[in-house]
Amino acid sequence: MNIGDVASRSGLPAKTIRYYEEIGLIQPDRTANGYRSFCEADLHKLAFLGRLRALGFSIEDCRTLMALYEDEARASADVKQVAQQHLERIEAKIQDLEAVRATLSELVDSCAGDSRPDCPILKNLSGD
Amino acid sequence: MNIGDVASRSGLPAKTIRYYEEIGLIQPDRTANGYRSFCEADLHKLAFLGRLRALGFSIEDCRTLMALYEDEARASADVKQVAQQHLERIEAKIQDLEAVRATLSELVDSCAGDSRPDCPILKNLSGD
DNA sequence: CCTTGACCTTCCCGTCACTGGAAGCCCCGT
DNA sequence: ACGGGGCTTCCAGTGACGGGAAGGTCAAGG
Repeated sequence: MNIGDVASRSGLPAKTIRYYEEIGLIQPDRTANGYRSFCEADLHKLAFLGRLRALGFSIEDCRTLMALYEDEARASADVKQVAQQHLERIEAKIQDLEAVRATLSELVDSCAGDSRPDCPILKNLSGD
Repeated sequence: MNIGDVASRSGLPAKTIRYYEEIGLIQPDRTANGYRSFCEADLHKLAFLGRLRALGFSIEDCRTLMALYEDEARASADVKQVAQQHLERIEAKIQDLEAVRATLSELVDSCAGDSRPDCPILKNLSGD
C-alpha cells in the first residue's frame, strides 16, 4: 500500500502519517523507488493512533500506549494508569471550561446588546 | 513604571507584556535609556487583557475587544456578539470533552488494571 | 570610583501536532 | 512523448508565549 491508500483507509492525512513516521511511531518499509510501503499491521497501528488522538491523548501518551500495545508481557495496570491520568486531565479541563462558561454566560446575559455604548461586559472585565 | 512593576501589578509575565507590545495590543512609551515606560492606562489595559485571556479569548478577540473598549461610540451589541461566539465555542468544547470523558471513563472502568496483559482498553482502541 | 547585582534590552530557538506549499521524481494511460 | 496524479524531501508557519544568551543600565555598598 502506498501512503494515499493508508491515508484514505485510516482516515489520517498523508502529512500526518509522514509525521508519525518521522517521530518514530511507525516504521513503514520503502520500495525501490523510495515510496513508503505500508503493510496491514501499519494500517492497524495508524487506525489505533487515530483513535488515541481523537480521544485527546498526547503524542507522548500515544508512544507509551503503542509500546504497551506491542508488548505482549504488559501489565494492564500500566495501560489503565495512562488512561486514568488522561481522564483526570480531561475532567480538570472540563471544570475549568465550566467555570469560564458560567462567567461568560453571566456577562453575556447582563449585556443589552443594542446600539448604545454602555456595556456591562467591558465594565466588568476592565475592572469595574 | 518599568516592565517589572507592571508585570507584578498586572500578574502578567514580562515576556508576555513585551509580546503584547510586539503584536500591537499596547504601545508603552520609552525612556531615554530605551526602557519601556508604562502609565496607569497601560497597566489597566494589561489587567483587562489578562482577564480576557483567562476567559480563553483569542488574541484576535482581545484585539477586537480592546478596540471596542477604547471606542466611546461602540455598540454594546458588538461586544456581546464577540462574547456570545466565544461562549458558543466554549460550550462546543465542553461537549466534545464530555464525550471523550464518557468514552474514557467506560474504558478505564472496564480494565482490571492488574499485572496481566489482557486489556479491554487496548482491545477496544485497536479496533477489537 | 569601582564593583556587584538586579533590572532592562533585543534576538533567536523551542513548544505541540501538525498544515501548506515549493521543487522535483515516478508511474500509468493515451 | 506527454499529461496528470501521486510520491518524495525540505522549509516555513500556526498560537501564545517561554527559555536563555549577549549585552546595556542603574542604584547601592565598599
